[in-house]
Amino acid sequence: MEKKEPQLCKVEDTLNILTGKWKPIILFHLLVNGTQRFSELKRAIPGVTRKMLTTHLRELEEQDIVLREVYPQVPPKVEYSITEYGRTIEPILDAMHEWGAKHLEHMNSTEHQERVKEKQS
Amino acid sequence: MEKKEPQLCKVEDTLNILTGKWKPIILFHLLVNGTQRFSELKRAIPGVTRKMLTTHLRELEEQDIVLREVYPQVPPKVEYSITEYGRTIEPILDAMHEWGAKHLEHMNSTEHQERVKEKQS
DNA sequence: CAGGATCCACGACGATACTG
DNA sequence: CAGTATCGTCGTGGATCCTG
Repeated sequence: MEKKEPQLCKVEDTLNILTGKWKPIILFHLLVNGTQRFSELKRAIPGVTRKMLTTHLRELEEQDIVLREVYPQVPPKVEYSITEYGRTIEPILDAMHEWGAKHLEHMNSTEHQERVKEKQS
Repeated sequence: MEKKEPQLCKVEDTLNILTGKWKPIILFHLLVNGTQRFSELKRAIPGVTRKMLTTHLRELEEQDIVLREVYPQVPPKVEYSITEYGRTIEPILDAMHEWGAKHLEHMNSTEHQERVKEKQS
């Protein structure tokens, strides 16, 4: 294995947790709406399949970001929620949301558009 | 196209900018060491190919995170640096680095290891 | 020196069918 | 209801060769 800057690995670790097509939106719903059943999450996230929802939820559970509670009954009932520890990542999501919003503005700003035009010439 | 929570889209936009196998380490080197030539970056990042380095640098340039300066001479000389705007993302990288470090501790903590053991039984 | 062009491998994701 | 199993697709990244 190659060696990397130790500083950097941690950034990539954090990235790995958030990376996955549905993970941000899953976290968003659990953070905003609290505990939710599997089917509630599925309904709340249009386009996600059961497979991907399961996969991503299990990965988040492994990371101790999400808590999975199974109620042994028929029909089955499984509830998901953010762990106390999982909430520590919320500030990062907020920061990313804010920066992302500013970024969209920036990319549409006049100055940037003009720089783009220059390059084309 | 499906509609998504507007809040969320911005998080994903930010994620998209940092996502790419070499992007974090590229940004790290440019932030720490300042302006660097293509070959300097390549040497500083073991394992990266010219192709991927070029690809990622160009993407970062499109996002106005990185500045690319070509010196018209033979042999060619191209320098890359973080734009002033690009530096606005540094706090997020720092936050991710800190959280990542804490996360590694957390996953190795006694309490977490015990939770893992419980699940296995 | 700093690329561009091709071709290829692999893993993430998706569609569908089946199940306790 | 909340999954699992299987198969197919597609995009990211890598290997290699060529060029101004």
